[in-house]
Amino acid sequence: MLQIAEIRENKEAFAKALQKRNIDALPLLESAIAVDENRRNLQAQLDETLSKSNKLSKEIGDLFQSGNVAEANELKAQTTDLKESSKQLSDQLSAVVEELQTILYAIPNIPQDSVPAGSSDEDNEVVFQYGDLPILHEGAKPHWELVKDYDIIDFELGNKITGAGFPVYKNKGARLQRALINYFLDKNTAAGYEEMQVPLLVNEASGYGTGQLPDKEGQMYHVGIDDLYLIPTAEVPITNLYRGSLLEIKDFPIAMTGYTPCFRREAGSYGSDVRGLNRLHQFDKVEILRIEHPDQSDAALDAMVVHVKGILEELELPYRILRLCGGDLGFTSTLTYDFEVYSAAQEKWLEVSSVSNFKTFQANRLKLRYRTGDKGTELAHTLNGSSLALPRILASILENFQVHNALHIPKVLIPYCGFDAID
RNA sequence: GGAGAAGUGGCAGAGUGGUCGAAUGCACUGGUCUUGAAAACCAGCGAGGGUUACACCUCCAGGGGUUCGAAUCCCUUCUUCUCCGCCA
Repeated sequence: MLQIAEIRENKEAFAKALQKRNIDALPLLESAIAVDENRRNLQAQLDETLSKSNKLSKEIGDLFQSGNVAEANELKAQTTDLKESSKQLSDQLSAVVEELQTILYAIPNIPQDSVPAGSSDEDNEVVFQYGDLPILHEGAKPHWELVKDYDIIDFELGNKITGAGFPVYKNKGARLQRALINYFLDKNTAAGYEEMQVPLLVNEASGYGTGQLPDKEGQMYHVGIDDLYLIPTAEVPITNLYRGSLLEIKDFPIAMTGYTPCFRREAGSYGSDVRGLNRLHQFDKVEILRIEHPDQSDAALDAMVVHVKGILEELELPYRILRLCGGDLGFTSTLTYDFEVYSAAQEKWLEVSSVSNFKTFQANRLKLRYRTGDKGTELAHTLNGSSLALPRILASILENFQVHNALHIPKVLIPYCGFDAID
C-alpha cells in the first residue's frame, strides 16, 4: 500500500511510473487525494466536537464536586447535541477511511526506473545468463517420464489420496528433496540468514500484511471453520513476524530464511506448462527475507541476487536472470529479478526464484517502522526471494543429469543425499 | 473440550467512574561531577492523526455498549496462566 502523503507529493511522477504497468493510475491517485482531503476535513470537525464535549465533561465534573448540581445538570443538557454530531461525524469518518483504504489497496507499487516497459513476460529483459545448455543423449526423457522409470515420484498416488498437483515423493526422490532443503538452508544460514520455522497456516491479518488479501484470496486455500489460510509462500508468515514492529536502526539488517511447503490453488491451464513438476498445488520452497533501512535496500537486493546465483552455479545448472518488465511485475514489487533454470529435455526455461524489493509497500500495511535519529519513525523496506523453489530445480537436475541408464546427482548434493546417482 | 484467574508504556508494576496518556522502579537519552568510566545528582523519555508551528483529537489486548465523563462498569472475541480431560 502506498502512503497517502507520498501520493499527495508525487502524483504526476507516480502516474508516469505506473504507466509502465500499462495502467493509467492518475484517476485513482487523484481520487485518493480527494478522499483524503475529505478525511482530514471530517477528522478536524470531529476533533473539535470532541474537544468541546471533553471540556464540558470536565466542567460538569467540577460542578458536581463542588456540589453545584443544578448547574451541572444544565450543562449536561448541552452535551446531547455534541454527542449526536460526534456520532455522525465519526460514522462518516470511518466510511471515508474505508473508502480511502479501498482505493489505496487498488494501487500497485511504483516500479523503479530500471524496470523496462512491456506488457507480458516476453518483454522481460535478460540481464545475465550462465552455463552451457546441456546436450542430452539420444532418447533423453522429460522428468515426468524419468520419475516413473526410476520410481521416485508418483503422481497417481497423489491423485488418489488428494488430487492433481499433489505428488508423492518416494525412495531416492524423497531423499533428494530433503537433501535440497538442507543444502539450501545451509547456504542461506552461512550467508547470515537466520533460520525460522513458522506456522503453515496464517490468520487474515497476516494475509493483509503481505498483500495476499484482499485481492488474491482465490489463490490461497482457506480453512473456513477456523478462518485460517494455508500459506502460498513462507514470505507470508516470516514477513508478518515483524508486523507492527518498531525497530531501532541498530536492528538492521534483519535477514531470515525458512523452509516451508507452499500451497497454491491457482487453477491454471492444463497442458505441457503444468506437466509433471512444472506447476503444483503443494510444493517445497526455501525463502530468504530481509528487512532493511531504506538506504540499504537496493544494495540488499543485489546481494540477494548474487547469493542465489552462487547456489545455482554450485548446482551446475544453466540459468538466466530476467529483470521483469512493468507488465509482468508483481503488484507489490518495485523491482523483481526472476531466475530461470534450463530444463534440457523440455527445452524450456523454468522459473525457480523471484527476488523482489517491496520498499515500503508491505511495511506500510504491516506498520513495520524504525526509529530515525531525530525522534521520528519511518517505514522500513522489505525484500524477499526464493532460495530456492524445489520442484523445478528437481526437474532440471533430473533432466540435465540423465545418462542412458542413470540420473546423476550434482556434486554438491552428494553428501546431503548419501548417493551419487539414481539408477 | 470443561472450571477458574488475568491481559496497562521497551520490561516490571500501581491505578476500580472525573484531578489519568497513566504513579513508581529498571532500561534508554542528554547534562553535572570525573583524566576516563562507574556511582551519585539533574533533566528528558510511548504511538498514531492533525498543524507552517502550536492547539486539538485518538489509543490501557481487539470489537461493541452504559455514562455528561471509562484503563476502571457491562457484553463479546482473542490471548496467557492454573486445575481437569484428551493427546504426538
